[in-house]
Amino acid sequence: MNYWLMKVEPDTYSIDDLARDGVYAWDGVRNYQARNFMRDAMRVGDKVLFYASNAKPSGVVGLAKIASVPRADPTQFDQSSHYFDQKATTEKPRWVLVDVAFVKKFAPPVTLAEIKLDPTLAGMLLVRPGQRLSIQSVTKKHYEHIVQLA
DNA sequence: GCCAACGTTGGC
DNA sequence: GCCAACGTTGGC
Repeated sequence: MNYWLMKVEPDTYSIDDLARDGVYAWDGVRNYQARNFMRDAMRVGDKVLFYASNAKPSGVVGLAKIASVPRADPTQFDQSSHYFDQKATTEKPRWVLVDVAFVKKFAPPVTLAEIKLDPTLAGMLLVRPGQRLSIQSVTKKHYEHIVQLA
């Protein structure tokens, strides 16, 4: 069992959208480290902290879980997509996605400000200055502590 | 809207 | 393979 934090801006996709849809194909990841997590390390059933970035306030807004094995992200082949990648081919896809399923919405969210103030969470990648990776690995301890704070 | 951090690109 | 330029992220 692995634990993850996955970032998305609320304008792009929100926890309410996920609550409505049930499952979401997490497309648009265009960072190799984040892609490698999805491609190589994620397993169905892994637990996910759903993080809203550029939000008011930013923070963990709920829980989700990994609901599929990785597959090619179709937006890389779609010329009309913002995520189109000229160098990707269907024979050799460059980017993958996984399905993410809704588990729970936090009300209220666990804000970034709270996370920064909590000594138990001091080691989280999220609170490292300049850390922008959109998919991060999270320890079981940190995951469970955030669930407790919610 | 600002700006620091950092990943990617491309010339050499 | 170096590294400067450029683009993006994301908190504030």
